[in-house]
Amino acid sequence: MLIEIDFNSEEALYLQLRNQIIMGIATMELREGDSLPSVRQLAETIGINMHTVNKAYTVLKQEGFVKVDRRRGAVIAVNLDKMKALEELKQELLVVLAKSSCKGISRQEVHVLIDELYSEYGSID
Amino acid sequence: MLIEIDFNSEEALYLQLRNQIIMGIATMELREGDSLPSVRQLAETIGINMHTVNKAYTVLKQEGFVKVDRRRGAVIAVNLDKMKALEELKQELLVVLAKSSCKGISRQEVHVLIDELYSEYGSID
DNA sequence: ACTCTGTTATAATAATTCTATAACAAAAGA
DNA sequence: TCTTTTGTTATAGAATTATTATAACAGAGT
Repeated sequence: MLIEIDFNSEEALYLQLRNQIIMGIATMELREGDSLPSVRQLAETIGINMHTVNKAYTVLKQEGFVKVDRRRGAVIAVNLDKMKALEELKQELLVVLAKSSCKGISRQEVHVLIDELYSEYGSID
Repeated sequence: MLIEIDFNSEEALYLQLRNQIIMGIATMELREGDSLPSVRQLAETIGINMHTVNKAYTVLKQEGFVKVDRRRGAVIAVNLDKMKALEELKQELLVVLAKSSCKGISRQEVHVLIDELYSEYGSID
């Protein structure tokens, strides 16, 4: 999987990494059981420090997207805690939607955008 | 408007402040033309530094939610750059929805959540 | 034996966040 | 006119976070 880091971005490197891997899982470019590169290997490929990659992997483990195996490294393994995920989603949308509402974006326009984005992810329904 | 700051939150104080004011505008608790407290006054009320409030106001100005007047202080004045807002919304939803998709939250469930949240905001449609 | 894995420890640097004082000019009110 | 209040700016210190740099360890694969 191709990972691109923007060194001029304000977003922390380990978060850019985390986000791209999550999007990789969502688009099914990464599937359950797939191994991610080792922390050292990926660090060298991207040109960043080992610990920065390790931090991204640790966050992904914490958030239930991978399991880390001593032998196989980080393996995609999504923990489906839907209730928790829904609560988090609600919290994250709270401010984002407040912003869009202020800016005159209608409910329907948000729905269209949701459909557009969700169509690129491997949702079941 | 009541503002509550969580000093144990990981979120920066100035961002908590910014977010609550945006939500105040969305819920129409704050309306076009309303003045916000002066930076010093609000800082004292909340119990934080003047510059932290000033930073929140500066960000809100930058993002087009208030205009800052030398005499009246920060005044609610939403700049309706819808195209820009839509682009930002899309960018913000990209990762948020990837996460929810991974966690097995369906498109419909997101729609329900959107409606639930939007109903609390003063959207026109 | 050798290599590769994640993990841990320590340390230095840089950037961000928050606070603390202080001062300034513009405007409002007495 | 005098005083107060406004946003704004400057400077500086403390605390936290992000990133990098070495180094070492034990477990597993070859």
